[in-house]
Amino acid sequence: MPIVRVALNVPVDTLFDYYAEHASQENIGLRVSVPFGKRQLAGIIMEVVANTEVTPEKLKTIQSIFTDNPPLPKKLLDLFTFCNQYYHHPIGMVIMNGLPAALRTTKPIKLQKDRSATWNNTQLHLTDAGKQIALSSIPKRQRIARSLLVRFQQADSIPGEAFKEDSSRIKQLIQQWRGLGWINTNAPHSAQDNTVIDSNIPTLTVEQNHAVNTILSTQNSYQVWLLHGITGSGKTEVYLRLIAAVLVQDKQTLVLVPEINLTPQLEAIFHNRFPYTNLISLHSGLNDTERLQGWLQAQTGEAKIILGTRLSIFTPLPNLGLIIVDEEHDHSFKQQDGLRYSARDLAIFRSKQVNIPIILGSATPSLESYHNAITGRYRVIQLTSRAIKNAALPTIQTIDTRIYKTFNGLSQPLLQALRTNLSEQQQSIIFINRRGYAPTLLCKSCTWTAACVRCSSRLVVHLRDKDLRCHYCGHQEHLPIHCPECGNQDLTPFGQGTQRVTETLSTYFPNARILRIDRDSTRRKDAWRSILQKIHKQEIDILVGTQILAKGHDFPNLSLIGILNSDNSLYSTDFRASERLFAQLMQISGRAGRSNNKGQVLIQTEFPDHPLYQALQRQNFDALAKNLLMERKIAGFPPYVHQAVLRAEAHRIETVIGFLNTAADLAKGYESIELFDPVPAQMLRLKGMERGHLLVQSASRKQLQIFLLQWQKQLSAVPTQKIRWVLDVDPVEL
DNA sequence: AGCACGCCGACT
DNA sequence: GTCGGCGTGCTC
Repeated sequence: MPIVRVALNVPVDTLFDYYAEHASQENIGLRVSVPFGKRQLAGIIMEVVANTEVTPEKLKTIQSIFTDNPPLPKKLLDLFTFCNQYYHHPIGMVIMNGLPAALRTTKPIKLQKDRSATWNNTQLHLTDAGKQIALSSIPKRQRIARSLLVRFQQADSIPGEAFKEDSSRIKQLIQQWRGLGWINTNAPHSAQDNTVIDSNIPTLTVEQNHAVNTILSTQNSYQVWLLHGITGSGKTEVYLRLIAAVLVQDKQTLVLVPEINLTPQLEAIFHNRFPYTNLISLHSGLNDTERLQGWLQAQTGEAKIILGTRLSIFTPLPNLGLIIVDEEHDHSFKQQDGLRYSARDLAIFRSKQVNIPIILGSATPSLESYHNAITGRYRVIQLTSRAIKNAALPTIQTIDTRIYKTFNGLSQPLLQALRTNLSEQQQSIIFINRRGYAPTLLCKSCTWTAACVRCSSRLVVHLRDKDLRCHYCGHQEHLPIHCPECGNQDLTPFGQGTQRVTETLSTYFPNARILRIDRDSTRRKDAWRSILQKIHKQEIDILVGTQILAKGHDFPNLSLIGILNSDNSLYSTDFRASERLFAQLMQISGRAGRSNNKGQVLIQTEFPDHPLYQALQRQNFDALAKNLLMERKIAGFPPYVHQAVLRAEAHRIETVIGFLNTAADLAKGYESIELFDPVPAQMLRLKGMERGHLLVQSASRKQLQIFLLQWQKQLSAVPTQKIRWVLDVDPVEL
């Protein structure tokens, strides 16, 4: 009897074998339900074999094979296998992480109530798999099925309406055959319709035109393109032109975007340009059913444009023609728990897999990508001028806070600029770099500070709700009236949080309409949209906020940006901090002067001569990037080496460090591997656990992989004593 | 991850 | 004498 090898969602990196009477190679990628210990689990068939190492008395028989959905394509399974091996994460968990929730259960999926309704406007035709089905393979007595097959074989495609009057049996069969992947549906519009030109299409700049033509010259082969374009240079328009070209070939485009609220905005732009194209948007706001529907449409090839955050990299795309990774430097492409994958790197894997181009777009490329561009692995295209007519680059200046002292975080020159801007009825942004800066509660007499009971973080003061909150674990407590240490009642918020700055501003400018934006004010689902509307309607004069302000969105009347507290990222222990700060400041600066107004950016700093600010003032990314790369090369950091981190946590840090020391001993003797000392994490306590890590690196990615494979095996054999550990390959944060 | 087995302490 | 704590080990 054939044996199927099944991937199950268990933390053991192995496939589990089962008898399966009717299984064949065709079933690879299908979902199954199997008995596993005392329970029944869903899994995916990875292999169908004749023999197994597993002793026969252990082998059980599969419970059912689901045909409610066609098998996962081979290419997707290969992607999962690659993830399994590269990130050293159990195969079943890799797969289940990538599938929509409805496909992780042992229940048949619920399709839309009447999927036939969707056929009415579509063309039905046999897929390549469907064409392989011989009439003789259907028993003679299934007359209806046989005649339906003949009907499909005789016509290239049949309009959905043709089945309107047919019996429910026919509709049932069509449903079933779609599930088996024998028939497929296409949007009614021809490929040409996808190129429908709306009258608002802007003419391309010379640079944009060159970018589009150059990339199209390799349209049908693998090539990584680094599209390096300053904010406002019109990268989106380049994407749109490329997508149009892919649509003409009737192929799919995958667009990956960072995890922020700008997915709907991009969706709207795409939808306007390609109104007749089936576009799906996979973002965190979807429920399980919506996500499944989008995923299924991608799998059948019906969806032509797939727009989504990092998880979308695992969507089956049978007819992929192009991948775009927008804001490729963004750290949200790296998952920070469970399967710690980089969606950007996997995107490159996928484009190589099917031999298509991939665009990495950014105004401030990651040093990894930039380095790959310099060494010729990637090809670069620069967009150096703004695409919007009359829009000039903002002027960027520093305010030396050693000379101009700040009061509540604000210096006189910045206040003066705000005043001028207000009088000209222009909008302003105050951007607060939150890293290490949030208003904590401080006792002036004994220097007690409010700290989280579960994490080694300071609690953040929220004056509006009169409470203290931990931004790491969400713990909340009431604002104390007096110091719990010394009883002093003089407790003052310390540090410039958005609230403090907002209050200070409103005392300076009592008539200004000031809006504070932070995690709280944008938590509600539609909050962000209504805020944007207010901004566009000029109902806001000054916006105060953090990271969230940097991304996306055009603010046409914005002409002043003030930046506070960016210095603490300059001398951070994290070697990527300055790269990140630069990207952030470039991005926020790009918000200013998008229309006819000349933008002004003022940075308050104690280090106005720092190369980062110098490069920023000259808007010279290349100068800084080369500078930083030189530093990295000398220090022996990425991209010149490849890293992995062993992260461990336990109740006590001593246990963690002990384990990491054992791990370090095991790692000694690999000559191509450089080993660091185990260290406690920056955020030592998190959610009641104490954490530490051990960094390893190697100049050779291959050697690192060989080492990790061995190391992981050895670590698994170490007695666990209540320690949880994981490997993080290509970490972005320590 | 679950779930069972198993070996210790403290309860009717 | 049994209920239940969670350490250890297995699941095809």
